[in-house]
Amino acid sequence: MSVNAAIASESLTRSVEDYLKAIYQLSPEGRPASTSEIAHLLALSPPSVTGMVKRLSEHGLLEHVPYRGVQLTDEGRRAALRMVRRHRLIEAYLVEFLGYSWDTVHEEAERLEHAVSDTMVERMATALGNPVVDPHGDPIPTVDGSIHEPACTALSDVPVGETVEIHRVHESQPERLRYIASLGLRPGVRVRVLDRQPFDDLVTIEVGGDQHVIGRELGHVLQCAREGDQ
Amino acid sequence: MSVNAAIASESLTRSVEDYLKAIYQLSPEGRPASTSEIAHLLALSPPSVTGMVKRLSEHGLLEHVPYRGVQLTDEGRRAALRMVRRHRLIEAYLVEFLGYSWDTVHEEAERLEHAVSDTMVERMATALGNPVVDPHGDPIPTVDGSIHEPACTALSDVPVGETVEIHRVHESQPERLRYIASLGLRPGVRVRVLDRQPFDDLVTIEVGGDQHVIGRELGHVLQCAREGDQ
DNA sequence: CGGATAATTTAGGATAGCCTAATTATCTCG
DNA sequence: CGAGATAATTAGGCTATCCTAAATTATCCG
Repeated sequence: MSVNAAIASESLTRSVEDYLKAIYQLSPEGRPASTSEIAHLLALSPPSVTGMVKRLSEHGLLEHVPYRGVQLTDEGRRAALRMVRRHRLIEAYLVEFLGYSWDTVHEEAERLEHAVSDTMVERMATALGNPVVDPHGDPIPTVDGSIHEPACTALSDVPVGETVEIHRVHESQPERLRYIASLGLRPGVRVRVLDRQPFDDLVTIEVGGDQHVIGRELGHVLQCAREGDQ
Repeated sequence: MSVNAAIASESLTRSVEDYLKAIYQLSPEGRPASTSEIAHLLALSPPSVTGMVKRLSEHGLLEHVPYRGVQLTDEGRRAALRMVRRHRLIEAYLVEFLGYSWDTVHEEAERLEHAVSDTMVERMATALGNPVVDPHGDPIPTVDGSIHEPACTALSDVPVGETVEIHRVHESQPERLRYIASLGLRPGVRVRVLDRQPFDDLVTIEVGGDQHVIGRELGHVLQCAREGDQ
């Protein structure tokens, strides 16, 4: 059975879909993902990951070099991008039509992405006017599996004095997202970097008239577009 | 752990949810359901059903008298009605907002009913204006688990000469539903019974100026409200 | 270079669900 | 009533997925 057939006939299990999406998200560019990274992201034990990785590589969805990591094959990447498209479109739909806010959509989408049909995904896309990004600013892959990841700079890396626009907010925990929103930070918002401490990458920013100090962790959650980017 | 806690914490698996819903649907009134009825409805082997039934009865969701059949407990019935509510609301939502027709919603709802959160179900209900019936005319249970099954008469049992209104269409196969729709039959439509043959319960009906002969099977799929009903 | 540490894999086992084949219970009817 | 038919259950197995504990490999550093 070809993998295309496998994908088309929806024969991938929830678990498999989760693994593929996780591996893609660990490195959209295709760098090998390690067993422990995958295990951590999926909240599973490393031996479980090794076991599944073996099965997936037998099915041609990824390549596994023992002790070295895994990389998605074209088929695996296609299946992963299909899940990413679903997830992000579902998030957008829930926010637009069912009153969800960006901190609560992730969990719901995480379950729905395995249950909706391709038909339903495309109807949601149509209802939304075929959006290009989701509520967190993440780009939505097209049906044919292409995705444009625009060049981004972590807020931590923006030079002092520059004004940038927040493009993406790489976070899924509801509590953290609410905190971020409480600072007035969300995709599309413009931020000016006022200062950077010589320790810990702490940057002081100005957004909507308020000033905040941002640490390294949050500074990498907030991905910005500089003038030179793109 | 109480069953309420079990239900609340979503600890029921897809399979368990399917079994409970199936048993409820085999007899909303609570007559015992047989192993083979359940197996047939869920497309499983009878031994599989016996096995699951044992587990469910250990968990207090149903009572099993060996060789005699099973009946849902209050907790089991509550969980089943929760699934029925989900299913029917999802069907209504898909038809209203995502361009589905009544012959295609069932399959989609069958998957989604296990994946949506209670929150999402209630938001869909709100978006729909808290509907009382689904696209097939089936009543939607309330959140607290009550349901009003209005008295219905199978079209096959309607006396000749009477005019009745179609209330419910008890069918889920797309092809059959399309056929029914092609005859102009759907909930709310008024039908006059012109004739009944002395064999096979064949009835001739008039609907929207056309005449059709309806056999026993379809005559029971079409549930009608007579003057005396309710 | 070799040994400690960290990462990974192997070994062995559990659980949920499903199946077929064989057995047992119930029912029906002459 | 008892024999055959039918329905249900038990017995025994399979697959997917997960786990912990033990063994192995890779890496890094003195």
